[in-house]
Amino acid sequence: MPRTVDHGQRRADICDALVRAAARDGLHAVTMRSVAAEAGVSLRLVQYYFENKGGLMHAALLHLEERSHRRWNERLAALPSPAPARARVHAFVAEAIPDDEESRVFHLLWTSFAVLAMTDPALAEQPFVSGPERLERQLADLLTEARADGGLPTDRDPAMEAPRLLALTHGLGTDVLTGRLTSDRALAVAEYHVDRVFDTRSTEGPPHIS
Amino acid sequence: MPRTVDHGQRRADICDALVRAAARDGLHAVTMRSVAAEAGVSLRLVQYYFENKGGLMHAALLHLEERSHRRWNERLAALPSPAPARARVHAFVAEAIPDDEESRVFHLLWTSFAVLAMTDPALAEQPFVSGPERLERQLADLLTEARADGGLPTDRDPAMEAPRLLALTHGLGTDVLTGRLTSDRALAVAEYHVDRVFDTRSTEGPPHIS
DNA sequence: ACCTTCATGATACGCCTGTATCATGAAGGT
DNA sequence: ACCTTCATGATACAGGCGTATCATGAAGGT
Repeated sequence: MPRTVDHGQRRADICDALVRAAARDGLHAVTMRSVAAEAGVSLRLVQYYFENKGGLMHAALLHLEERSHRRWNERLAALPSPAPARARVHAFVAEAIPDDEESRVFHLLWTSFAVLAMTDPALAEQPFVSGPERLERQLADLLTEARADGGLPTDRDPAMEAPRLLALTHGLGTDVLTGRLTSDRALAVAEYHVDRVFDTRSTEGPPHIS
Repeated sequence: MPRTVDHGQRRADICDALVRAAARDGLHAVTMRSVAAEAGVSLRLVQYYFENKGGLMHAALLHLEERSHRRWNERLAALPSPAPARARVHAFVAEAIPDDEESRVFHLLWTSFAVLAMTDPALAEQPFVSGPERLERQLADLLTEARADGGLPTDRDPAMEAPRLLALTHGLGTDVLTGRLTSDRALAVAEYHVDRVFDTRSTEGPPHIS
């Protein structure tokens, strides 16, 4: 066989190019040609590795989700080894609020895809339900465990707290990206939320840390 | 002067047509021609009333915000006259979760515009900060008042609760629209949240001091 | 040495887009 | 009656889009 190239790598490179282009111009402005230019390859190559635009978009979405999933797990692993539940939850919200460029890009792209998925159910059925659902389960498990350990008041319902936390952080992310909230303020709101979830006594007094 | 037409009305009609078209095909698929067809007028008329596409989009966004604002105030007015704060907050979340077609459309379009605004700060600077900010202030005032009346525990911070509620409902709306949550479940999560905000003692569980 | 297959370039095609132009009813002011 | 202005129609134009086609290096199997 003739010279063979690492297709996976090439596809990943092109997906990254799409992400960069979309972060700059918006996903709506992404074209096969602009992706090719951003990746430094010819239009033909983009066609070659992804048949058509739908395939490219789908692949980029998967690529994005995979990247974010890895990032979140890395952040979790970086925590001191037996990290209390609250610290892990805090790590989650800190990761979810777009403060640095990478998370900003992620949130922008994810929301852009979400909007597309709202009118094109075919696109990304997997990413949009199974992706966040895994995250939700992860969080719910975390909270259930914490509740058993006494780290979380027993009346908190992990099956509600998990989607609540997910929805809240996503909403805050959007507020940040549209310029309505600074990332500092969004983070403060998220932390206020975490405090409320973990503190038994919500009545007055500054939240105690422990 | 020759025959004159109500420009405001025409513009509103065309904006409605845009909203319908976008609700069906997605905002990204909206074109001058598709809007004209949906409104049952010629392409020329859309140009006539809105110079260019940017103007049309901007007007549609304003139109949308105005409609939603009115809808929310109507819902508020429909409440029994001296409605307790909690009931008004509940009305808000019930209005915000997309369950019927109209609120589904609103959420879809609003999010679509939000995504555009993320890479095009010029578009809709007003709608995206001043719009929700008014809502936030409205909510914050409501909560402040409730706290003074004893309807809300004193340690709740309206300046945090308001953006938290806003972000939460928006996030839940997105989850519903992407098919990750049913509207029933989203509403349940939102109500769980409202319960937590208003109840001094977290329900049903043992621990608690007051 | 040759042939097959992979990888890539160049380019063309038809469609749809936003926008511009020209024309023409319709109707009140004079 | 006429003219001006508003409102609308028909159509053209240039550009960008996704996609398809044809050609051609590059390299291992035989």
